[in-house]
Amino acid sequence: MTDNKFKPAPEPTVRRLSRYYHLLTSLKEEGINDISSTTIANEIGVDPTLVRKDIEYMKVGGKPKTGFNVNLLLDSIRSYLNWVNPKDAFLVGCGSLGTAMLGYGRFKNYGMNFLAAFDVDDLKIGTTIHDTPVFELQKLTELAKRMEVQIGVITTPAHAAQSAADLFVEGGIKAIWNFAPIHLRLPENIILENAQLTQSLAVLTRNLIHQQLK
Amino acid sequence: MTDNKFKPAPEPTVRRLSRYYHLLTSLKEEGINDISSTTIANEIGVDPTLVRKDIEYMKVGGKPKTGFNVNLLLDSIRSYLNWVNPKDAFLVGCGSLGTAMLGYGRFKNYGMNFLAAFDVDDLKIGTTIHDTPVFELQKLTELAKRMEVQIGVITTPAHAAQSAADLFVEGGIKAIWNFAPIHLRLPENIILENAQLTQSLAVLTRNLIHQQLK
DNA sequence: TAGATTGTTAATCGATTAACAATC
DNA sequence: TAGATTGTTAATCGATTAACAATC
Repeated sequence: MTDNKFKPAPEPTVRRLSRYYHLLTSLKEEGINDISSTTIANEIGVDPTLVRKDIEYMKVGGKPKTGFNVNLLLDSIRSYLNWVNPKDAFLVGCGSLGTAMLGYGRFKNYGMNFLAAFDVDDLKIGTTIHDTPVFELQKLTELAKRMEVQIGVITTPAHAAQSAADLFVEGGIKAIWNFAPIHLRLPENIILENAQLTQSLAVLTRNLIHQQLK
Repeated sequence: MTDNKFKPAPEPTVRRLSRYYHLLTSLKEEGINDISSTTIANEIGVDPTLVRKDIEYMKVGGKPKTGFNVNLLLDSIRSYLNWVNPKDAFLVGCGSLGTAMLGYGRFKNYGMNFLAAFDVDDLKIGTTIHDTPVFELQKLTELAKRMEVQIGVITTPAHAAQSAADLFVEGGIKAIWNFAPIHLRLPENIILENAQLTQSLAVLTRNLIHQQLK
């Protein structure tokens, strides 16, 4: 096929697709089969045209007057974001956040599958956390290479994050999902996604101030 | 003062400011006193002009040839994002993610201060998690009103998130930081910040696919 | 059919980048 | 001084919104 299925959607679109997904899931549970772009737009708080543009990336068609089929949209989003083919992942740092991540258990439905976790704490090494085995940090590089792991998740304290990232890079990882509140230095070809809570919190606190100044 | 200190910066700028902050913290530890916009730009991976534009919002000046003072920049970011005046917060849902949040303990430095947590589990009610007392969910609304709490954090399972949000709204909360993977319906005047991990993960997995298609 | 909604092109808006004079 | 870097205006780029014909 020359017309690639995964025509690149801009990042804002990808973020919204994930929001549509959660909304559509609720609608499905409510027994709704079809929905218009206007309704989606009102719920999410964006322009209806934008919703249609976003949906266009997935090559899903709607019907004039009735709108889009909820099930079809859900499946298309899942497949467009490649959530149907989970990628293997390692996690470093089995503190409370790391444990919470391993315990979430539903990342499999969102494109990621934890194979193993790593820590420096002897008490944790050799145990399993929510069914994921914990190994000593030294084994990370070799295991990552051997198992061709693609995603590295960092939930260590800030001071340990850079060396964890270095181990991942050495192990041939392709993308890093970083939760440590620190700036990581990485080779250019490594995909970095910062899931820093402080960033999200900064947006929230800023909006709080703005509202008060009005 | 007519020229307001908090001139609204666009959201992308706010997110970058938080990234600069982490970078500058590292630089400070390395003993670096001054830094140019070019150096910051290279580390973060953006254009130098953009860095200067971002810094301009905080009314901090640099010096030609030497650049910006690291300490001054750090202080300005902290004060611009209002991290120096933590706002009180309640948290609902003391599962593993909620516990991790309460245990992080450093949100005080990023503008938020947990006063109390809430849950429906009798085994948790009456205890403290990392020094934060856990109350029964029914008390949330009244306590929020009485203590004039501004931020509500939701770390419940998806099915409990909407009712938790409703309690927060009834309690007069101004902003909600939502971690549940669900679409919340809220009155227009409530600030909503979604810190949904699935959204961040969607961006990561999409980038992974794009790289492979190249 | 009439009317609501899609699909798409054109216009607008806002953020980013380029250019360059001012300045330490 | 010469040169690097700031501060700012103008140009560009890309995402969002407006407009509207096509269609069920």
